[in-house]
Amino acid sequence: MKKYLPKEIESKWQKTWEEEELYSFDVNDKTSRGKYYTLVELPYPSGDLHIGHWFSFVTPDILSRFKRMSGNNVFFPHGFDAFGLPAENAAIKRKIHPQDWTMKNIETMTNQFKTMGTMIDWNYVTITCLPEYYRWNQWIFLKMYEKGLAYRGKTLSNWCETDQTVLANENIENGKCWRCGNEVVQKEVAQWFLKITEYADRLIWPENPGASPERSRRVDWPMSVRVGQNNWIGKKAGINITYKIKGTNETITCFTTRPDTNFGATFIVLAPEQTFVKSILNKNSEVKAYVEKAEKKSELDRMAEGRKKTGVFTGYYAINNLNGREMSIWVSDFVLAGFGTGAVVGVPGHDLRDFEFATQFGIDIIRVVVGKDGDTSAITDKKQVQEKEGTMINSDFLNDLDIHEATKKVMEYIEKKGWGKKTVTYHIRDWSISRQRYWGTPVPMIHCQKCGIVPVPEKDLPIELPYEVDFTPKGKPPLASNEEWVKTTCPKCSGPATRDAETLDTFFDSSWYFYRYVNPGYTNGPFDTQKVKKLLPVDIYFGGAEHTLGHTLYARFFTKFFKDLGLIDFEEFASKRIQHGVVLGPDGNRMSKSKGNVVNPDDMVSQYGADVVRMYLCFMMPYEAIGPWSTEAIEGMYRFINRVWYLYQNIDKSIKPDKKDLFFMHKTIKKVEQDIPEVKTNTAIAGMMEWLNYLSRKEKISEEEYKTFLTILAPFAPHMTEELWRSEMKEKESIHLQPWPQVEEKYLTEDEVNIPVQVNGKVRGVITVSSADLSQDTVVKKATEDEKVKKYLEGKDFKVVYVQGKILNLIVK
RNA sequence: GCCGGGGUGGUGGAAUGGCAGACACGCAGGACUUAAAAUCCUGUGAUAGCAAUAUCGUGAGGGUUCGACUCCCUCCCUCGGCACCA
Repeated sequence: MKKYLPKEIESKWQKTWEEEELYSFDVNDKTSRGKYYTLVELPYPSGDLHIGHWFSFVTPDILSRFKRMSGNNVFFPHGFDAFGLPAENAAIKRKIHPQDWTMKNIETMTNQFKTMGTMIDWNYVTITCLPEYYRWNQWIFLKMYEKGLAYRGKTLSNWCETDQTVLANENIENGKCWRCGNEVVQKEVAQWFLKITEYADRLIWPENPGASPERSRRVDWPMSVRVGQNNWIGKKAGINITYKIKGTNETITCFTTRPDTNFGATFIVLAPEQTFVKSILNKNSEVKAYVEKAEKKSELDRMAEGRKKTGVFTGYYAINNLNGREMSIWVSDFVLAGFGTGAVVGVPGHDLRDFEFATQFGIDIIRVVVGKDGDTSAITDKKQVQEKEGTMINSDFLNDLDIHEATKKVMEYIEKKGWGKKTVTYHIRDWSISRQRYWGTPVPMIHCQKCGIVPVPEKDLPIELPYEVDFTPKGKPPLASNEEWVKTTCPKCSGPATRDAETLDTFFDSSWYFYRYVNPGYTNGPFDTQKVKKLLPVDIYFGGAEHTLGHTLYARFFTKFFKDLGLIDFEEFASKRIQHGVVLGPDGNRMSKSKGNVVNPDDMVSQYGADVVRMYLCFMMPYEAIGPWSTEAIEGMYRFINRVWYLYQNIDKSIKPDKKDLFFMHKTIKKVEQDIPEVKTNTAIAGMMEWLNYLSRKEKISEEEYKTFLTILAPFAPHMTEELWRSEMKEKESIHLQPWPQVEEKYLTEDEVNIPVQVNGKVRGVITVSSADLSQDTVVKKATEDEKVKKYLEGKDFKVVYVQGKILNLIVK
C-alpha cells in the first residue's frame, strides 16, 4: 500500500471538491430535508490565520458535515469583519492604504482557510468594508433615525487619547481601551447614539428560556451569557423619593430600592455634576474647590483611591419625610452622575459604603429594626455600629413582615403620601456608535446651517468612503480633512451643507451580517427576507466568550428592531450559542509574538497534514476549555491517522463481521452521533480510538467495518477518508455524500453482561450472567456462589439492592 | 463585594447517582534492528506485599443514600465577568 502523504492528498481533494462544487449550498433545495444553519463569528482580517481560528472553526465544520450526512441541507457560510482600527493603525505604520491592507489580508486568509478543508461554501462570502454591504448599514441607521432610535447626543463620553476616538462602555476594560490598552478619559463629545435602552426589557433573558410563552422556540444559550447580559442590563425596581431642602424652595430626589431602610437615613450625598451642586458653586468656595478637583480626576485616579471616601459638606439640610429628621447634604465623587438621579440617600446602618462615608465624616449611624427577624438584612457589622454608639429605632408598623414585604409596603406608603414615585432604573446605557476615525461606515447624515441635521435620502445611498484621505489621527475625524467629500448640498433646502465625517462603530457591522450571509449580493434591501425566512434563526452560533456584553447583545437588539420593522418574525437570531475556549502556547501562556510561543497552523499542516491538526484540536480538550497546545500530544493523533490508513491492508473481502464486531461497530456509531451535536468531539474521537484498538487486535477485518469506520471518521478527517474511499476503494461518489450509518439497536444487546457485586457498597467481585435472565434471584444466587463475594458474606443474612443488569449490592448487618 | 465557571494520576482529560481514572500524552520494560528512528507488545493513582490481595484515594469538613467525582450544607483555592449601581 502507498504511504500516507497528507500534503499530496489534501491539496488534491481540496481542488477536486471545489471543481465538483461538492459543498455548494442550494437555498432553493426542493427536497424535504430540514435546514441547518451553522454560524461562526466572522473573523477580523488581521493578516494571518491563527491556530485559534482553526480551533474555533474545525468543530463547527465537523458538526456541519455530520448534519449534512444525517440528511440536512446545511448552510455554513463565511465572511470578514473588515472595518476597524487595526487596519488604520497598520496603514499609518506601514504607509499602505487601509483598504489595500485589508483586502490583501482577506485574500491571504481565505487561502489559509481553504487548507483547513472545511465545507464552507465560498460562494457565500460577506465582506463588511465593501459598499454593497455598508450601504445597508447606512440604510439601517436611517431606519433607526426615522424611528427615533438613533440620535445625536452630547454627553460625557469615554475617550481614548491614543486612538483619538470615543468608545462604548462595553469596549472598556479596567478603565483602559480594549484596542490599545491605554487610559480612557471622560470627555464631553457630541456623538451618535442608538437607543438600546428602549429595548432593555425585551433583551432581558427569561430565567428559564423557553418557558416564556412569547418565545415559541426553545432558545439554548449558556447561563453565563444570559446572566451576564441580564446583569449588564441591570433592571432595578425602586422609588424616587423627593426631599425638601431646608431654607430653600428646592428639592433633591434620590433613587432607592430599599425605602424601608430610610428610617435610618441620616445624610444625603450628591454627585459633583448634580444640578443643585452647580447652583451653589458660587456661594460655597469649599464645594467649588472640591468639584473642580473631582472633575479633573480620571477613572484611574478614582480607582487608585479605592474605597477611601472624600467629600465636602454643603451647609444645607434635607428633611426626611418618614421621621422628620434633618439630613446633612454632602458632595462626593463616589456618587455617579450617570446613575439614578445623581443623588444618594445615606443609610449608614445598612449599607457598607454609606457606613464608610459616615464614619469618615462623623455622621450619625442609625440601625433600623424592621420585620419579624428584627432586622433588615443588615450589611454593616453589628459590632462596628455599636462601637459608634448608633441608635436603634423601631418602625412599629412593619414588625410582622419579611424584608420583601416591608420594602413593598413602605414604597406604597411613600407614594400614597406623595413623597415619591415608583420607578425602574437600568444599568445599560445607550450605545455610542460614533467613531472619529476613517476605516468604517460613513454616518449617512448631513449638517445644514439652516435645517440642522438632515438624513441622507435613501436613494443617495451608499455614501461611499473616499479613498483619498489623510487618516493620521488629529482629534477630529479624518474624513473632515477631505473637503471635496465633506462639501455637499442639503437634501431639504439645497443650500450648502457638510457631510457627517464620523464613522460607525464596527460592532454595528457585525450586528446583522448573518442575515446578509444568506444572499450577500442582494440589492433590494439589507437582506433577502424570503431566504432569511427559510434559513434563520441560526441553529447554532459559535464564538468567543468576550462577546457576551458587546456583540451578541447588539445582534439581539438588531434582531428585535428588524422584527419591529416587519422584516422577520422571530425574537432571537440564534437558537443555540456555544462559546469556544482558547488554545494557549506550549508554555501555557497566551500566544504572542513577543513571547515566541506562537503555533503557526501552516507549519503544523505541512508537518502533519490538515486532518491531523483538525483532529488534534478536537481531541486536546473540550471546545469550551482553555489549555496549552502540546507539541508531543499531536504526535499521538498522527499515529492514530496512520493506523487507520494502514488498517486498509487488513481488509479481507471474504469475511463478515460477527456479533461482537457488530456490537463494537454500532456502539461506536452511536457514541459518535451522540457526541457531535453536543460539541463533545474529544470523547467522540476517543470512541473511535477504542474501536480502532479493537480492530487492530484482529488478524483480518471485514470491508463493512472498514467502510463504516471511514464514514464516521469523514467529518473529522475529510481528506484521508476521501482518499481511501475514492482512490483506494474505487468508490464513485464522495464519502462526504454518504448517509450517516444507521445504528441498529439489536446489535447493541449483548449475550452476557458483567455485573459488579458490592458488599456494603464496596465492589468485591464481578459476575457474568446471561442477558436472557437478569432476574434478581438468578443474579443473587450466582453472586453468593462467587468465591470472592462469599468471603465477605460469611454466611450471614443480607439485604439485597439490585439494579437490573447494572449492579448488585448486598448489605450485611 | 456581587454573579458565573472550575478544582479528578506525572500531563490533557473521561465518568452527572451504580466497577473512578475511558482515550491520549509521557514514562518504564520487552520484541524487531549491527545500531538508531519508526512500528508493535506489556505495564503505569498512592501505600504495603514475591504474589493473590488489602487499605487509602476525585480541594477540606459535614450530611442525604444500600451506594456520592456526581445531590445538599459550610469552608478554602482558582479562573472569568461586573463593580463606590444607591
